[in-house]
Amino acid sequence: MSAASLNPAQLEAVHHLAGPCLVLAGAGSGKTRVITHKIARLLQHGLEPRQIAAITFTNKAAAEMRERAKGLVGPRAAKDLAISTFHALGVRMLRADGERLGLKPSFSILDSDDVLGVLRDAGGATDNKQARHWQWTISLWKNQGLDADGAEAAARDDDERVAARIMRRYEERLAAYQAVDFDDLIVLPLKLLERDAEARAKWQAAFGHVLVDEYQDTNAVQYELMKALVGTDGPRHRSGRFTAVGDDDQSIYGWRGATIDNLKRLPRDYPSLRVIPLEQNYRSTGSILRAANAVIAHNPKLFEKKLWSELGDGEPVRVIDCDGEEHEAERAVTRIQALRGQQGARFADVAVLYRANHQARAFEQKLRAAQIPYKVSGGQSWFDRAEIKDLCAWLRLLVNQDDDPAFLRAATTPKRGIGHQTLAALGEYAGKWRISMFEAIFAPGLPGVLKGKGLDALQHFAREVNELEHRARHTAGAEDAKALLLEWLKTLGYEQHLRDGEDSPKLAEARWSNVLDFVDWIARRCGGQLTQEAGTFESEKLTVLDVAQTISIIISLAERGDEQDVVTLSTLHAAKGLEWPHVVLAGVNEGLLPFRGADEEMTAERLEEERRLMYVGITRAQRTLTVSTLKRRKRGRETVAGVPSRFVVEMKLDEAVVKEDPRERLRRLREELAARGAAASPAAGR
DNA sequence: CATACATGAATTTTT
DNA sequence: TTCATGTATG
Repeated sequence: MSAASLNPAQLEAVHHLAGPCLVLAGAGSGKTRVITHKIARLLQHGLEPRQIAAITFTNKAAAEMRERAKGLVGPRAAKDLAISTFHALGVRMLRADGERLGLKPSFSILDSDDVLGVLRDAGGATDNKQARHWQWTISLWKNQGLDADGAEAAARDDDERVAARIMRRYEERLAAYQAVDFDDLIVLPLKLLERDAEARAKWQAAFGHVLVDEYQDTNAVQYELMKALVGTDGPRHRSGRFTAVGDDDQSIYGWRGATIDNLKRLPRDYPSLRVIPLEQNYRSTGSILRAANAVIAHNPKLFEKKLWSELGDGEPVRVIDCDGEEHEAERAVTRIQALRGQQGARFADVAVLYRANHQARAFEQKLRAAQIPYKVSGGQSWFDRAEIKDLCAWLRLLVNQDDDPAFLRAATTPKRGIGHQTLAALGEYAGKWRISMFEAIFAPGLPGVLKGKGLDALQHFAREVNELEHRARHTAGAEDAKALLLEWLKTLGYEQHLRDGEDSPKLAEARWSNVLDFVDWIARRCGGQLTQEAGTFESEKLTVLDVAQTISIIISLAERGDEQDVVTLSTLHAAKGLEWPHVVLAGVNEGLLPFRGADEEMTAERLEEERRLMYVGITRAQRTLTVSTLKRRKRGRETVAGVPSRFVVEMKLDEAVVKEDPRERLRRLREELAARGAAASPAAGR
């Protein structure tokens, strides 16, 4: 273990095994290193890998933590570590012991859509909006540990009283179906441990130490579950068996039930708690950290913590004031190009962060126009779905028959008599002659290496592709496009394929409905529409092939986005935990950041969470930070005057860092020149 | 009953 | 600008 590479605070956190431990990990302070080193330390101390539970919020975070641990403790130990999300841990507990709560081991887990259906049914409503509202309310109640009785007591108005009644019926139905929702995956294991001493003893013994990542994001029930797993404080208990790692300044999920009370209560519930702040930041320059500290200083403090860095001041934070969203996007593009030119930055070194998804739109457009590759993080998970990928493979193949990955997917889904052997022979032949697999099908030499059914199936497939390509080329308009696609799906037998592949008919149904949505989406794009791209207007019906082409481009952009050199566009929420050398914080305006809804009042808590969001944004930057504000902001149809966010003021920057748009400067100079010259032309451009 | 048009409203996201 | 919901019409 390279303990020497840990700073004193990190070392203390890693070595403190004698009691409960709260690590206040400031942004960029090496939190993951502490967790993985602590895992290694616990192993050294004699714990088995499976006795170490590390709990995260997302599967991605869990996978990353296991990966990081692997580097330190080796693959064997890493494999057995009980690293999982809260929910996955809940599933494990319920599958093992759910029967003690009257739950069949084969209980089913409802996803958000299922829940909506049950609620619509239970509430006798066809109204999705209403059902969604109930879903939200009920989920928040469950996250606070309330059951239907509790909810009834807690309901403050008629709306909530109705929701509480619906909740009772909802819970009854879930029980009848032997089904649980996502919230139950926390609530029920907690119930199990509270009610069943035997189960409690078993699970407390199962884990020698519990680490909780992103502790500030836990909700009331998750905290109770953690407590039930590690036991209460005191000399007679096996206490101090947990390490909570979090940062109160980065708590940005209050709106979905996370409560900072969990941080306040921790020292009270565990008097022997050791609180260890990690304040040395290894990520950002001094200028960036000063701005971050200055902003967060406006929030009331739970624990004292101030980030510092040895990296030097670096460049000052820039503030740029833009005319509107388009102008903002243009200036971001200029900035990206300048960073590439002057600092040798790669596209992947830059991120544009914003409060709300719709802000990505302008940036996408301008980046495309400037031929800058980008990815929108968290967006369009649609294309990740297996069934959508299947169809996209076909579309890509239509556009480019030499796309071998698309070929492989399309040729084998659904199964059509083209198997391993056939594909291996085809691939080898194609490789030898340096042609695509599709081309190889009709190569004169292929029958020499591949005969019989395999060859027939390939040729049949190729003919199908060609025919579809021909028809796609000549089919335009929404209705014809839809008809063509549906017919093609029928020929493919795709719906049947989904039914065969999925064990639950309900799941197959959902997938098929995704497919139909996708067809509609393509069809809409085929219909005549007015598009403005790079300054040109188009108003014509597109062919299916045209749209397939667009999709291919989107797909390849998205695919390359994973490992290739692309700019990141992301919401502030989705950016938490990530970092980039250069960050642009966009739309830092009153009303947007801090966000204020239509006629909502801004409570102190809300404002503080928005401020933490700003703090998260600032601390994503390693070397340079650009904050942009809007002079004009669109809200609905109207354009309203933009007021720079109070957070910009709170950064306490020098006025010198406010940058003027080079183009603006040029225009101003030109105007000055024109004013001086007698016969100046008033044409000021666009 | 289904489609078409108008009108109004617009966070953040994971399991 | 888009999306969803409501109303009006065929």
